[in-house]
Amino acid sequence: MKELEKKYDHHKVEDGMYKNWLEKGYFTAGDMSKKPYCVVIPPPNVTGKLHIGHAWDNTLQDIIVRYKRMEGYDTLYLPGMDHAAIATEAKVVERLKDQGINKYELGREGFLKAAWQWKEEYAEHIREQWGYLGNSLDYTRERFTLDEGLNEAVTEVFVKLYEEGLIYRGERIINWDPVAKTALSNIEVVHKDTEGGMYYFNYKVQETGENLAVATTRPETMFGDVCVVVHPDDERFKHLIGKHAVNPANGEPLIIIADTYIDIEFGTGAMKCTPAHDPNDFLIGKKYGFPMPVCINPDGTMNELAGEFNGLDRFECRKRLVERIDKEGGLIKIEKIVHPVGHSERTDAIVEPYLSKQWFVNMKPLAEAIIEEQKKEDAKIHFYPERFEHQYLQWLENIEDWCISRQLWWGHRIPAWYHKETGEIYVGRKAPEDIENWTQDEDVLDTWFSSALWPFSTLGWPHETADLERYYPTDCMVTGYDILTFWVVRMAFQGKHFTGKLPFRDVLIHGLVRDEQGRKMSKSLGNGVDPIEEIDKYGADALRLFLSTNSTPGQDIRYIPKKVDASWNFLNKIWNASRFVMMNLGDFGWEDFDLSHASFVDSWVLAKLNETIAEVRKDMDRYEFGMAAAKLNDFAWDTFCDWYLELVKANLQDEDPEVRKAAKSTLLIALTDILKMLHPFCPFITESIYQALPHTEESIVIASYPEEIEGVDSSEEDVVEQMIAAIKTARQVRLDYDLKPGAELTAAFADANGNLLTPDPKIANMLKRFAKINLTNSLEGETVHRPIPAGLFVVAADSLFNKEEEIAKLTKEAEKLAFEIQRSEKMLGNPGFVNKAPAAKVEEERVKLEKNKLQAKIVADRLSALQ
RNA sequence: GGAGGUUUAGCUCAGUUGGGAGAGCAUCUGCCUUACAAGCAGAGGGUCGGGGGUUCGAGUCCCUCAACCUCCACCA
Repeated sequence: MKELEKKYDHHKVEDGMYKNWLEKGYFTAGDMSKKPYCVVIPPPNVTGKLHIGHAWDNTLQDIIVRYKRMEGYDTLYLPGMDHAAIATEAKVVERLKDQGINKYELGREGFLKAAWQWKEEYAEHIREQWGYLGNSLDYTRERFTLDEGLNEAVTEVFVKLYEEGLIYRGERIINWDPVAKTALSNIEVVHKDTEGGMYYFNYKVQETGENLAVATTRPETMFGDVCVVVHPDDERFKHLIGKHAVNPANGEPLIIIADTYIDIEFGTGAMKCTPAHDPNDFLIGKKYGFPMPVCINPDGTMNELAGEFNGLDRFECRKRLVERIDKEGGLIKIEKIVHPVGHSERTDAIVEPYLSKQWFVNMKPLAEAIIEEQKKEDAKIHFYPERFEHQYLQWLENIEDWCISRQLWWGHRIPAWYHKETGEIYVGRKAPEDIENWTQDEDVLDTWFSSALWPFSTLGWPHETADLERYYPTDCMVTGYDILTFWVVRMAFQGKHFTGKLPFRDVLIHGLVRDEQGRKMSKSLGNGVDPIEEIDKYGADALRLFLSTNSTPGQDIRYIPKKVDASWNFLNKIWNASRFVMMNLGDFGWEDFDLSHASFVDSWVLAKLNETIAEVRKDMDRYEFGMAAAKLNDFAWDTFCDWYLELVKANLQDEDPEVRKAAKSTLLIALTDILKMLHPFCPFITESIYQALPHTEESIVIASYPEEIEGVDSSEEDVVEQMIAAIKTARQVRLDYDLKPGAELTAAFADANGNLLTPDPKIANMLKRFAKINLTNSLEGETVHRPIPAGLFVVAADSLFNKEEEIAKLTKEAEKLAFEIQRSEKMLGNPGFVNKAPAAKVEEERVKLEKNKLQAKIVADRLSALQ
């Protein structure tokens, strides 16, 4: 047996342990004699190092996996990373720029080489961080979204969906990021309230010479206008329909048409229409067969349609165009407005709605299939907390087609080729044979396209591998609410479509880690927290404990260092309790384990332990880790450390070796079970102590989760509660009478009538040794009487006795009891309560009333004796 | 414009099916009691955001108002 260091030092405890676990292969799945349980890690982006949010996410997963492993499952916690197309590409571009290299000059090949190098660097960092956190990952199955197998899966999915008509190429208005020069999906666009202008211009009507006021927020798009639209019922403009208004930007006549899309109340009631730069205008343009001139370049500058502004940035153009029209007398007014403007999630550039040829997934049929699944109790995904199911369904019901092509290089290249002469499209798993006649699509796929396949592509799909057969569908997906739509929804429909099954049974949703003031962590605020720095300060165990216990599913958490301190303190308490246990165990081992002579305090703590085990298991099973840990904390700290470890000291010195043996047995099993229950939360310290204690398994990692201990005698629980009440009373008396905490007292238990009782020898013995109370059945001189649950505790006070003090105390007690009695009587006097409340509740209230009445009588008797 | 969340002790937060308000930290009072002073023993502190309703009974269910937050959404 090893010795524990005098002080809990998280560095010494944690260093090297993870490596040892890996070498032993505890995390490698594949024990076919057990039932499988699988969690796949949400693959972190290789854009950088893990942040505190990952630490939280992973901690929750690891808690689940370690719990299940101890419960006897063949657990697979599958690691992997995501190439994160646009995010990583932006980082690599930035790095190259710092080196004076331009992405386009470097070319595709060279750029990809740089990107892979970036990936290798960060992948190594990330693995290292996983180790620090203690994630029990099976690295033999680690995957990357751009590795060979996953490429195959992506191609397979693309081709199949294309063949099924669920992927198509089309010219539509997409969100264009002029900085990254790529299309974005709707959810990659962040709408921010932005200050802008509503510009009112006069358009001269060619035929009548009158002025028609038109408003816009984006004057630069006027170079792409094709018509002016008014409402057919708008009396103001009826006579203008079919006539022409002159575009003040370029002098072109625009036909005035009527469409009910127009809101008569909004703006001037007349809208300019730019089909190539606005999604609604696009629909109108399409409806009436207008041409769709594009007037902005991919980099956000104006093109030749803008005439004198050709080559100018779109916002500079806006400014100058407005100035020019103003000079020409065409500007009516500029209204300052605050309106939502789309920004690129990654580059923060203002997104330009842009007519462009892109690839799309036809979402409706895919979404409908999983909406149907959600109606089946045995097939549906269970969300924790439940409310996220609504968000999931709501998103699915309002789904729009998904733009999946990106004008980037870092990602899965679209498996589509265009015939150089005929323009024919070929989509296939392999390049066409006469490759010289074809050009492959330059674009790559949205990074979420591959992430959507994660739960099954990582297990070997499209091949029917043993892992896929065994571990799919996975059991629990743990992720933040921020990527519910980005990711969870997409995994669900792809999983259902390609494997026939939803990819996970449960989805556990957590929130965001915020800073101490409740602000979101961000680079610009510089308030991010590096998990590795925190692990250095507090240890991974304390960090994990903090993250898992100070939170509720679905809710955000604030990172408060003081609270991590509190978690550390708890671990330190466990550490010291363990040292105490080990000191007293000596060479006692499991072969000596024997509870047959368990004392009443042994039985009491074991009964409490059993309750804790049952409750903790229940909470673990429904992912209520905060509650589970709170109950563990209560039992370990309050019941076990503060009471049992003190009470057991007497038994550990008992003359009877059987009593000592039972005490040691109790210490050993209670501490071992506490460690086991704590292990999923804080794997390092629990392993460290487990190894130092007598233990049955090679490692706590593979030890079995505690079961309730059989044959525990819980008949004397009341006796212990009575004794504890007496000890607390004695402490109070010492305080009241200004005695030293260790001052000896003589005291007796009494019945409700004040008759002193003959002391139970075992309690007398315990009170003497533990609390310096000499229990007797005859007291002389002045005495202090204090009520305890089943009667009275009488303490000899002699010369110290203070009658006024006692009267004051008892009077206060009497008032309290009177209030309680009144409350109970009122309830029991209410026929509604007695008739309608459950019988057990009524009975409970009656018992309470009787108890309080008895106490009140005791107090009253004593008071009248004193007065 | 839709959808959701939050509001409980000075602070940060728990509170599982409705049945006498909890924890940690902070504050105050005693203790270096031989596992732990990062500890031990005690104490004080809350009209559970406001209002209404259902119920014998509401922090918990329903309605409403307020403040803050998040997600979704094409109003020129």
